[in-house]
Amino acid sequence: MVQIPKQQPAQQPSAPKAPAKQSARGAVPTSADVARLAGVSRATVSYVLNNTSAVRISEPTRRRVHEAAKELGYVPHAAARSLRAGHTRIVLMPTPEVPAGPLYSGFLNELQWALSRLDYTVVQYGSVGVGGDDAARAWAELRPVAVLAPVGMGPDGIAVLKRSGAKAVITLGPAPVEDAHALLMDHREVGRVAAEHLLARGHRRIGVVMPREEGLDAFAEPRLAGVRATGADAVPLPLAYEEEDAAQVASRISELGLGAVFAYNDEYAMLLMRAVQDAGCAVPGDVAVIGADDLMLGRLLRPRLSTVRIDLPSGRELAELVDRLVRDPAAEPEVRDVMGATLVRREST
Amino acid sequence: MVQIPKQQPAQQPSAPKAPAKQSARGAVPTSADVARLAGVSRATVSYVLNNTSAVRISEPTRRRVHEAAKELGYVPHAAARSLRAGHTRIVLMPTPEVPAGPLYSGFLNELQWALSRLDYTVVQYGSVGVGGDDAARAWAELRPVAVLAPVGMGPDGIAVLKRSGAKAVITLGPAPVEDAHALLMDHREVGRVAAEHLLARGHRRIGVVMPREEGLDAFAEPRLAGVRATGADAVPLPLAYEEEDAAQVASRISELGLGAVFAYNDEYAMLLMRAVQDAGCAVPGDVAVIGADDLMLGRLLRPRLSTVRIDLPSGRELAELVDRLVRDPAAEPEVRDVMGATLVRREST
DNA sequence: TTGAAAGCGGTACCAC
DNA sequence: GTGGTACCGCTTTCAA
Repeated sequence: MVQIPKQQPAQQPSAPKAPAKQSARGAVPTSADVARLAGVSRATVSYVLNNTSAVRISEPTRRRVHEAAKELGYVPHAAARSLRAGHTRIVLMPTPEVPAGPLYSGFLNELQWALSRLDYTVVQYGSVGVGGDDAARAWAELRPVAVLAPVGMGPDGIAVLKRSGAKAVITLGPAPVEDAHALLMDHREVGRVAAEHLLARGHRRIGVVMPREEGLDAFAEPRLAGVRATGADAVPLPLAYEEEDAAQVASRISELGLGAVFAYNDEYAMLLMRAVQDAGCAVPGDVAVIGADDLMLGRLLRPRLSTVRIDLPSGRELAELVDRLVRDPAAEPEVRDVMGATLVRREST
Repeated sequence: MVQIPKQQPAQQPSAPKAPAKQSARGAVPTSADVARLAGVSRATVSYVLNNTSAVRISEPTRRRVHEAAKELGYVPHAAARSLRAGHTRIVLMPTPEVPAGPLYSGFLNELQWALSRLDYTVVQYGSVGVGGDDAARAWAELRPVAVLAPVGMGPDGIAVLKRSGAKAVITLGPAPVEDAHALLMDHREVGRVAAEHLLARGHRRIGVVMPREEGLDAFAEPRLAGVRATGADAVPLPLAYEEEDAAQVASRISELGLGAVFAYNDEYAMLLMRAVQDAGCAVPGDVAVIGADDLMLGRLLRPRLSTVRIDLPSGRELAELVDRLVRDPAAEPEVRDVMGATLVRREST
């Protein structure tokens, strides 16, 4: 006999194999434990619990397996499964670095929910400060099947993710990125709509509120750019989300003789409008104010707040796009404009 | 030479081994690929890339490995690693079923972010409709090291999670659950504080806004109960978050002769206050209104909105608790009250 | 109808 | 200093 089994050399045929590994008390039960208890093989356990249609297992056996599984409280191990399968159902989404507004965070929530319904595992990954392309490496370790890339992830990051097996990489942001499907959300459009309205009302100089809150400039800058693109004379007005600063800005508005302000969004608009009114200015008489996002609160203010309604794709819709791309990874990267901005004129302009 | 490799029996010394598995073009590179390219073993690759301190690897070898890894764009496979390690760094959090208010969602965001910083992988899991204890099984498949259990997960669910290896299970909710650390957030307290204030102002009958929006009753019901607990005569006022319904409720308030309303939170309070005022009632003259959450907008209303400030633990704090529990899983389940409610009286009451 | 066993990708122990 | 290799838990041929 030439062939020698590695663990049990023929020279010592009597050497008992390591005692059938008894899952230690307190250890997490595995399919092997279930198999042992049911008196079948691990293969059979797998067949039964996954309802493998290619294999017919007798009813008594099925019952024994199910009972054993229940008795042990067996739960399959997702990592082991996907390691074997060679792919996961993980969809990676970035955690917004700053508590986003109600509009956007509502959108993300809906998306997440819709993905869950499609049986994906949604993993929210903090961009932990490290640059996008660097974060990509950390993300790739999870072998996500799809990724909603954060703004700031460059082509290299995308490439890393795709090479690691991501079937769909989708960027949500102002500009398309190489080799990724792009859902264009160009906030310049928001500024443009607001500014054109104000221009039409005869205001050439427009104050533009720029939130001092970190993380918001990603939205604020493009909105400002959009205002400028109309040819209006845009005056940036840095504003922290608190009353004192609002009072300052309000007085600055008077000094500058600004007749119109685009207030970034409805919440900042509310803050500013209050400050302007408290300073004795009439809205829209002395200064016109327009917000964005079309939140409920705008309708409740007096004067009612003019705003720019932002249309985002529904989470369900986006989730289905993800699903489609996962199923058909060959699809050519597609660039689609998904953000609409329309004027909602009320009384404040 | 006695030992014979199992794949190449001595009988067929000429049988060529399956051609050294060449990672197919386009396949995700593994540590074996790196090893081959660097001309070393997988073990060495592992040592080098993990900076294993127990093993000294020569500098030239390290360089070769690093270069090979970079050239191939190698990224380790998290599932394989944690399968081997026997544990993950996954922390599971429930996705709120309904877009939570700014206060709570801000808290969750912060928590998530703090956990990321502590090097945990945060997985947001949708409760996908299935009952808590059922969801627990799905959750357990990920073998999370810690779980923030959603309200509605019973003791059985907790048990499943723990048996699957979760070192820390923490419930955030109104009541403690067996065998889990409990962060008590008892919203009755909010109702109690509001009601006691109104009682002190001489109102015995108190309207209590109950959002019609699904998912919010988890908070609304306890708040109502808190009002009742003071002995006040609570009148539930179902209210959808829209102007028309608010007008209805406002007129109902007149009919019922309600002199005071606790409006669930500041946003509903704003909505209702507007409707009440539009109906010709004075606030607080005819009807006193108090909200909750102490949002900025309350300060901007006229009259300024009285409210109940809710103190939540900081996300950082909770993240550190999670981390501590993970490190010391033996710790006795602890029940802690983490929600403070304090009156902020302004002008609307 | 069932079982034996090869691996998925990494890690870490033990030899050399 | 390095290499060989068992093993983590599961799926899936291939044989019996």
